[in-house]
Amino acid sequence: MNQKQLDILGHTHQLFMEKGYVDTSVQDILKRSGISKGTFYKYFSSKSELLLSLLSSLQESLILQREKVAIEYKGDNQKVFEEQIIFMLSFAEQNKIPEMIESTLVLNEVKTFQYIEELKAATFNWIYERFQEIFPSKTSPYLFDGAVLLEGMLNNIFKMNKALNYPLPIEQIVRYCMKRIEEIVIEVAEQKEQLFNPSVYSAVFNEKTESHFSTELTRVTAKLKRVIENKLTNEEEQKKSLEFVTFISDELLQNDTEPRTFIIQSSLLSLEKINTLAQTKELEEYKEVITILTRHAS
Amino acid sequence: MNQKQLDILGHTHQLFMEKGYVDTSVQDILKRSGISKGTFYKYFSSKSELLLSLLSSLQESLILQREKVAIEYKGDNQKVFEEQIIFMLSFAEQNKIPEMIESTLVLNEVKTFQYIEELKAATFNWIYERFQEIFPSKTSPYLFDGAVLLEGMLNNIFKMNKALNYPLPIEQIVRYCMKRIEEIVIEVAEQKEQLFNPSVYSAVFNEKTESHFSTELTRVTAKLKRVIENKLTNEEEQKKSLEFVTFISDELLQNDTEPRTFIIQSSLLSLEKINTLAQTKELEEYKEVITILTRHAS
DNA sequence: ACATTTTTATACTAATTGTATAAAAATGTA
DNA sequence: TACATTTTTATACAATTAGTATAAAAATGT
Repeated sequence: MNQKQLDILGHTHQLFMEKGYVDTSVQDILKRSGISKGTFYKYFSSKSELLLSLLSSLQESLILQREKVAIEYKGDNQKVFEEQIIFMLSFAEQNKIPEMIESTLVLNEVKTFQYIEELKAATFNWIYERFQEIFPSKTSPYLFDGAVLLEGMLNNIFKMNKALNYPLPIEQIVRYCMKRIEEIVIEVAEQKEQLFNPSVYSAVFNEKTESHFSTELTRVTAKLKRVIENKLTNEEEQKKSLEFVTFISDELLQNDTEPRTFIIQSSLLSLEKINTLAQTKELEEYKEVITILTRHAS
Repeated sequence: MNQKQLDILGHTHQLFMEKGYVDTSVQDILKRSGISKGTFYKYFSSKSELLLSLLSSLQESLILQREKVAIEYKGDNQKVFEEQIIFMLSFAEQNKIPEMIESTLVLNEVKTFQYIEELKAATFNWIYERFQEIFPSKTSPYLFDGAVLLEGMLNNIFKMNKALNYPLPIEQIVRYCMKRIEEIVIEVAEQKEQLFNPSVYSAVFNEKTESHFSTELTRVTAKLKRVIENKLTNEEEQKKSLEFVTFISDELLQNDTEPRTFIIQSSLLSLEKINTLAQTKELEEYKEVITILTRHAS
C-alpha cells in the first residue's frame, strides 16, 4: 500500500460511507480522488478489489487498536475485555463496517464471501479465546456457546438501539450482556447443558483459517504477477519468475500431499534475487503470506 | 395476483434460490418462465418490484402457516410458541428468506429498506406479544429485552450452526434458547435491570406500522391505477376512478389533519360501483389496505 | 538533455435494465 | 365463422456502468 493507494482508499471510504458501495460509481471515485481512470486501474484491479482492500485495512486498524486498549487499560481482565468490546463496537459503527460488509453481497463472488466469513470468524475466535482467559476453567466446555450467545445478543441489541435512535450508550449494553453471559455460563456449567461441541468447531475453524490464507494467497499472488508482467522487461526473467510463482501456488493449494516447504523457500530466495522485485511491497506481502502458510503446514 | 403472475413468481423464486438476485438477469427469468420481455413488464414494473412481491408473498404464507401451527398444537402455550418459532425458522431457511432479504440491499432504495425493516419489526413484535401471553405479568417490563435477546441468540446460533454444517437440530436450539431466556427474564425481573424502556418502543413501532401501510398503500394504489388505465375504456369512468384513487391517497398520506374517513368510505363505494373494477383482485387488495389505514386513524 | 514512468483524456466494448413498437397469436363475441 | 380486442412475441433502442486500450502529456529520474 503506497501513499497514492491509501489516498484513493481514504476518498473511497468517504464516498462509500456517504452513498454506499452500489451508488458510488468508479467515476465518482475518480472525481473525488482527482485522478483519471488509468491511474485508478493501475492501483486497483476492480471496484470490488477496492472494497476488499478497504475492509482489509479497516480490520487491520481495528485489531491494532484493540490490542492497544488491552495495554492501556491494565486491570481486571474482564474489565479490559469489556473495554475492548466497547472499542470494537464503536469502531465498527463509526466506520460503517456493517454496511461495508453488507455491500459485499452485491459482488456475488464466492471468494469474497469466504473472505468475509473469515473476518467474522476471526472476531468470534478472538472472543472465544478471551473468554477462556476470563472465565474459570470449570466453565470451559460452555464458553463456545457463551461466545455465540454474546455475539448474538450484542448484534441484536445494537440493531434495536439503532432503530430506536440510540437511547442506550454502548457501555450499558456491553455491561448488561456480560452479566447475562456470566449467569448463563454458570448455569449451563451446573446443568451440564452444552449446545455446540467446541472440538467440532476447532476442526472447522482451522480449515477456515487455512482457507483464509488460501484466498490471501491468491490475492497476493495476483498482485505479484501483475508486477512481474509489468516491471520485468527481461523476457527470460519474467518467464522464470512466473514459473516460481505458479509453482509455489500449485504446491500450496493442492491437497493431496504436504507442500514441499524447502523447495518453496528456495524459490522465494530466487525471487528475491531478482533486482526489480527485490524491494517491492508486493514481494514483501507475498513472502509474509507464504511464510505463514508453510509454517502452518510444517 | 393472477395465475400468470404467480407462475412468474414461482420460476423467479427458483432462480433466486439457485443463483441469487444479482446473478439472475431478467433475461434468465424470461427464459425460465417461457415468456417475453413485454409480458414480464406487463405484470411487474421492475426486477426489484418482483423481489418485493416475492418477499411479500412469502411473508403472507409464513404468517398463515404460523397461525395454523397454533391451532394444530393445542396445549401448553409456551410449547406452542416454541413450535411456531421452529416452523418460522425452518420456513425461512427452506425458502432462503435471509438471502432474499440480503438481496434487497443491492437495490439501495429507501422505500425498500423501510419495507424490510417493517417485515423484521413485524416478526419482533409478534414475539414480544407472544412473550406477554407466555410469561407471568410480573416480568412484563423485561419482556421487551427478552424478545430482543431471544432473536439475537437464535440468529447467531443459526449462523454458527450453518457454518458448522448443521450439527444441531432446530428443535434443540429453540429449546435451549427458551430456557436461557426464561432464566434471564426471571433474573432481570428480580434485579429490576431493564435495558430498553418498552414505552419508547411502542411509539416508534406504531410509527413503523403506519409507514408500513403507507408503503402498502402506494403499492396497491399503483396496481389499481394500472388496472384503471388499462381496463376502463370509457374515458369518463377512467377519469372519475383516478380522481377517487388520487383523492384517497392524498387524504391518507397527508400528515396535517386527520383523514376524512367518511368521504374515503363513500369514494370506495363509488369505486365498487364501476363494473369493470368490481370484482378485480386489485380492488379487493386496495380495499383491505384502506380499511386498515382508516381503522387505525379513527 | 534524454529516458522512463506515471498520469490523463478519451474512445470503445460488453452487460444489463427498462422502453417502444409493430407483427403474430390467442381469446372473446356477434 | 368472421371480426374485434387483448395478450404475447420479437426486436430494436436508450441509458448506465465496469473495465480495456491507447496515444499524448506531464512528472520524475539519471
